[in-house]
Amino acid sequence: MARPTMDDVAARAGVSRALVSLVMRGSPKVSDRRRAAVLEAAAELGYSPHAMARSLASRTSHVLGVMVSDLHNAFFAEVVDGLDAVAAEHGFDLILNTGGRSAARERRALRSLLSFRPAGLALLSPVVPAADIGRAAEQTSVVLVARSSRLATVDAVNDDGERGITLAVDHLVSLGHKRIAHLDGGGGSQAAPRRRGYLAAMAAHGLTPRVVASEYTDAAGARAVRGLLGDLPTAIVACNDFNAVGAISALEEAGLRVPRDVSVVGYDNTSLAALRHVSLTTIDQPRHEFGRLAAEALLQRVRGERVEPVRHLLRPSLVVRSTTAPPVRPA
Amino acid sequence: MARPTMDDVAARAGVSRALVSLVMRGSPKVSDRRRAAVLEAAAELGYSPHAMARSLASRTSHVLGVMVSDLHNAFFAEVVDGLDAVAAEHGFDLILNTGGRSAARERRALRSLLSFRPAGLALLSPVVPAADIGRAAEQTSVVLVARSSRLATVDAVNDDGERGITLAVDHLVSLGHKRIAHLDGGGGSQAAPRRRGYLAAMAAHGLTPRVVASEYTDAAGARAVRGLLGDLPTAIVACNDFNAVGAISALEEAGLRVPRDVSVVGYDNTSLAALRHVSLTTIDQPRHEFGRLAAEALLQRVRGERVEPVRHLLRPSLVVRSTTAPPVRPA
DNA sequence: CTACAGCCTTAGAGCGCTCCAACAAATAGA
DNA sequence: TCTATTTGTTGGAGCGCTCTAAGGCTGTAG
Repeated sequence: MARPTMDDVAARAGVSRALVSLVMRGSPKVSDRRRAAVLEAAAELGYSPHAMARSLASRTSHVLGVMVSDLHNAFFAEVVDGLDAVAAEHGFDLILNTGGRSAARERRALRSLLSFRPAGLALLSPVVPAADIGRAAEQTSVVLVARSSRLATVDAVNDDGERGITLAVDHLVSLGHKRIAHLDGGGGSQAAPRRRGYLAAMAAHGLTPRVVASEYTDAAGARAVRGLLGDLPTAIVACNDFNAVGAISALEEAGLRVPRDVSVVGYDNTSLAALRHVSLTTIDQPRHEFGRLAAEALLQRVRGERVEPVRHLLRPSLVVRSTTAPPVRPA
Repeated sequence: MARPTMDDVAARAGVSRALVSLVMRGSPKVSDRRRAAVLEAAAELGYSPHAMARSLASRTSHVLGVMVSDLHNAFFAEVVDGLDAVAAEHGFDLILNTGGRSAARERRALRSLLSFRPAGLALLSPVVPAADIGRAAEQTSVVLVARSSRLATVDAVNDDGERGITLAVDHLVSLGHKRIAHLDGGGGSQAAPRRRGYLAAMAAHGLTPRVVASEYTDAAGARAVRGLLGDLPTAIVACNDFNAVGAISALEEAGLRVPRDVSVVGYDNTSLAALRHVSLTTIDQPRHEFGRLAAEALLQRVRGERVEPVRHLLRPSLVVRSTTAPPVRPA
């Protein structure tokens, strides 16, 4: 598996190594005859440039590091997909590893990524303290996804959870709902802005808020609804889609129908929500766009187009499906 | 962002660069005093070794390339997760890109991955012709996941779809079912072995098979069931979980209850199946294990422990949930 | 026929590291 | 005490490439 080098190609084409280098980099200052000879020799030998040697010699990198806190989660997979799309478009490669939701493992992952001297680093929902992120930012450009930060040196891409929940509440109010409960995400990431958004939106409509403690799982959603059965609202804004699906099944088990008896709105627009069996009205987070913007933020810095940090706050959008309808019981 | 090099550390610690190299590689033949001095100097400078320079000089790679045909698909995300777990365990890093289900883009992705001279390459369900894979295999070790191949030089990890469906049929037969239909995956990947498994299992039980054309989506599952309503079987083996969920909702829309009137089995054990709202009996594919085995196959070759190709055919397993029960209608 | 632009092409020094051969210092054997 | 051995340390060549400065060649003008 000893692969040919530039010198082999040069020898075969009867030119110098430097000329081969120029051809490989697509330089215009090479005569057509030589270029053809070099390309032919390269093809015959099955030569392709050695990315690491190139990077070392040119002191530039065409690699973006990506740390994913949890690839199991489809959310991050889609963000990586967006990153990859932009990176590939600009001839950059992704080097990826996962942090497993532990600060120690994330630190190790960070060290490993930095050892490649990447042109930039995208951290997807990291759990390490801000100090570690700051240290990484001294070595290369950093963009944070789904995690905000006060650091003046890093870019960030987030969704506006407050606004997202407001969309949900407004939608329900426009259908005629007044008694709208929120199943709260507790300590989960982004749960706080969602709760804030709910409280603000209810206040804006002059309605009485009702926050029920819950979590980001379907079991928790079901449990929360069971506690509500004595005094049911006409609509529920769940903290995410899983929670919403759990809430719906608990409602159905109690003999109620969705949306006739109770309307339910989720959050995230996961593939689950789109299933016809579920057909959940929900709030869409542009995950792919998260990845695209993150990659673009890094590339802007690489190209020196920008120095000041940028903070993207993406607008979520409402996706109306079949779990919301006007209330029939007395509001 | 000019980072310190080994020479800087050596100068500060008052030793030679070679000694710093030995310390960084954890060599035992360094005195404790020197080692401490070097580590202190490195810490003060915030030095960390340059992975690419190291790889170039040592002519070894600690990088595994991964090409994912489609990261959108949660299936592959979990395989990557398994790969990452094993790789990290052995000090390897993953470099990843996606092929977008097009041969041309996959070829480009392949070229890019190979330019890093990775120690090995994992191709997850690639669509490029075998010839391209063979060419890649001349440059580095290759393992194929969720795609079989006759190439004598590559390893492969697949699930035994035939056996998986047999598990489903056996389960239903043991519950007392005799009229069992299969919703077929058509031209989808792995649909053929699943169909074969169904036919063989039905024959083994002396039952009459009934294959209904369908696809890997919930809408297709629903459509297939609607065509069945005149002459309903007592049980359905769907080609995958999405298809099964579509089938269930069509049954329910027709006023039937699952599993009382009809039992349904899915395939893949996606997160969807585990939702209490769905609670689907299904066949589990060990996706994480796919990744682990793929990584281990590569590492074995890297370490020179094996030369002959290995073909893993993983045993799927039955996960019984709430969509299967004994038939109540006359069998 | 020499001069001087161009335009191509090349030698050679490095990028940050590893690894080998050589060496100095410390220990052991005679 | 002197020569072997071991142990710890080092210089230097080289991994495959890029990049700068300098060189060769052609053609046209003087």
